[in-house]
Parts: sequence; C-alpha cells; structure tokens
Amino acid sequence: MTDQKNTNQKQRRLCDHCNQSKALLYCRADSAKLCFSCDREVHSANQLFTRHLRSQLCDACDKSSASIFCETEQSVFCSNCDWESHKCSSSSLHNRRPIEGFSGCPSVSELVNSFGIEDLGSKTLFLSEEKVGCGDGGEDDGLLDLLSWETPEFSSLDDLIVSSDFGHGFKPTDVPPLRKNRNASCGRHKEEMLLQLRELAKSEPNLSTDFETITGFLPLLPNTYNLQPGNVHKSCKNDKDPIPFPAFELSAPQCFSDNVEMANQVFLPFSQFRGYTEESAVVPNEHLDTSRTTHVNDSLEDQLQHQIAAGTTSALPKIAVHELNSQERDSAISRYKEKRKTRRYDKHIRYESRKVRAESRTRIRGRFAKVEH
DNA sequence: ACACTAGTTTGTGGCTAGTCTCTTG
DNA sequence: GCAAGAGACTAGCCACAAACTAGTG
Repeated sequence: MTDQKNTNQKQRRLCDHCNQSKALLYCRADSAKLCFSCDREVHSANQLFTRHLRSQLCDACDKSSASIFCETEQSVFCSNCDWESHKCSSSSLHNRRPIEGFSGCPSVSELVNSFGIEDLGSKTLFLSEEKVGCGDGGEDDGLLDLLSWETPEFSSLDDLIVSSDFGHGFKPTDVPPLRKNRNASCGRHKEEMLLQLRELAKSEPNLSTDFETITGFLPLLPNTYNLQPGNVHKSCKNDKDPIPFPAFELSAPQCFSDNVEMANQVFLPFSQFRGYTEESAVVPNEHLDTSRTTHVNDSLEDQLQHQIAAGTTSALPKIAVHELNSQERDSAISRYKEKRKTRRYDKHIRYESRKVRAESRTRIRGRFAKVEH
C-alpha cells in the first residue's frame, strides 16, 4: 500500500525532460517539472530561456510552483495548496513565509544559497552517497536540525521597536540570534535535492572555491536580486499570466499591483497597508469567508489588537500570511478587469453647483479672490 | 431615535511656474 | 552630438459654499 503510494508519487514527480529523475523544480513558462540537471540543460540553451522563473515544486500537488514554505510542516506549497493546507484554525498558526524562485543559470553554490542550505554545502554535499541518498529519515535528524529555521519569538511589542541610535533610552530586548541558514526553504524532498545538487556539483570544477566563499561569508541577504548568471527572485509570480497594471495604479506596495497573487498575499507591515486602501479593496468582502477576510487592513489590525489585548503578541509573525484561494483570486482578477474597463479618465464633476459657483467667482490671475462684503 | 449646532473637510476652475519632450540649426 | 527654443504637460494656488462629522439636548 505504502509502496504503491510512493510509486505513484514518484510517477507524479518525474522530470518532464528526462523522465527519469525526480522533478524538484517547476518552470511556469514551460509548464514543466524538471530535475536540477535538466533545468540547467534546458535553461542554458539560450538567453530567452535563462529568463524563465523557476521555483520548487509544490510538495502537496506536485504540479505547481511553490511560493510558501511552511516551517512547521517542513514543506513547500503552492498558493492553492497552502490555503487548503492552512485554512483550518489550528494549522493557520503554522510558521509560513514566502520563498524565492530563481532565473538564469545559477551555479550549484547559488542554488544552495538560494534554497538556504548554504551551511550544508560543505557538510553534506560531499558526504558519501549512501549517507545522504537513502534519505528515509535515518540520518535525517541532523539534516533537519540544520535546515530548521527559527523565527525569533517576540515577548512584547517593545521587541518590535528598534531604533538606530537608541536616543530614547529604550533598547531592544534580547532576541535570540538567527541561525545562519534562516532562509532554508527545502521542502520534503531535500534529500533528493541534495543528491541532485551533488551530481550537478561534479560538473562544476571550481565549486569547492565557491563553497568556501559561501560558508565563509554569508551576506545579510544572500538572495540578492541580481545574482549573475542566475537571478534569484522573491517567488511572487502568479500561476496565471501576470496582469499588466497601468503605471498609475502602482502605489507604494508595488508588489501588490505587479501581480494579483502577490496582492492576495500579505507580507507587509501595517504602515504600508494604510496608504493602499483604495486599490486593495480588490479583495472581495462579499465573496470571502468572513472569518478570515473583510479588508486586509482590518483583518490584520484586528488580529494584532486582539493579540495585544490578550498579551499574546508572540504569535505576531504568524498572522502575517494571508492568502486567497484560486476562486477568490479569479474573482479579484475579474473585478479588477471590470473596474479597469469602467475607469473614468475624464474629469468628473461630482457637484454641479460647485462648478457653477467656481465659474462665477472672481479671480486674480486664475486664483480665487476674496470677496469684499 | 431624532433634530439641531458647530466645526471640519471637500471640491470647484483659471492661471502660473516648473518640468519634460520634441524639433531645429 | 549638442544647445537652444517651442510646445506640451502638470502640480499647485486661491476662496468659499456645500457636504460631512461629531457633539449636545
């Protein structure tokens, strides 16, 4: 029974290109599941292909690109599966965060870096195959420990207040240091990932040098946006083609408008929401489950206030993930398109009486002049 | 719940100054 | 390629009635 299940899953995750290896990546542009080796082969063919954005394959459905890493479940999910998996109240408190995709032809070291397993590079990639490859949990514990990502706990709101000069006399309370590999985002197939990366590494003669660099020096943000030759991005592309939003729609949180899925996900501080009330109303009140939606601002602030009142702000980072399912997203997209169609670009007079009044007013060089009574 | 009052905010159009884009020499 | 000029575009200014909001009885 279990064997059959494993076989089925293996079938579902077979690389579309070689049909042999386990697929770990998904290229949306090609709608293809790929292993690391084929990914490199396919996407180094020409400059156009190098621009394809690839992400990890969703651990749940095995057919979409993952955009969320659930630390609690140590799995990566596409937006739909994430919503399905975390919609109930108990699992909604899982520690989840967005994960990065990449484009270009990143080296193994960059891939390792991108998936947040840089610390494993020297330790694991060069271990013997039998130790890494068997991967059924035996030697997994140490690996899991290294991969685990620890979110700092907040004991109060004061913990969130950080000043550069501490001129106010307050200091941030002791926050446990982040682990080096806090960007670890490997899903359930990390053993296979390491196996394939190790195979890939064999074809890179100067890899050891790269690893020394990586393990010896970790930049604050390892996934810089313009890595060459491979670029690493925030994985915020939609499953569908992105909708071209006009420039004037791009208010402060641009990532919302760049892409509707991103608009559905809430990873921004409240301050950034405040300036985005009008367009963010694209989130449909009437179509959504009232227990989790209404306005995103309200929802998050309510939760925050409730937690402050209850003195449980430690859960603060957990509430910052809010996502709509595909139906809601489609609804939001269609309403946006409808709104765009009906948008008025000509000047609209709301109060005709004011217009009449303004036209009859006395002016000095175009400006309204004070009337002497 | 309703009416009233006082205070605050909004919206209106013509002109100007500044910026940007395009053309010409 | 560069500078100068022409034209297009746009933000901001102004006063005040209407609209809106909050408080009170």
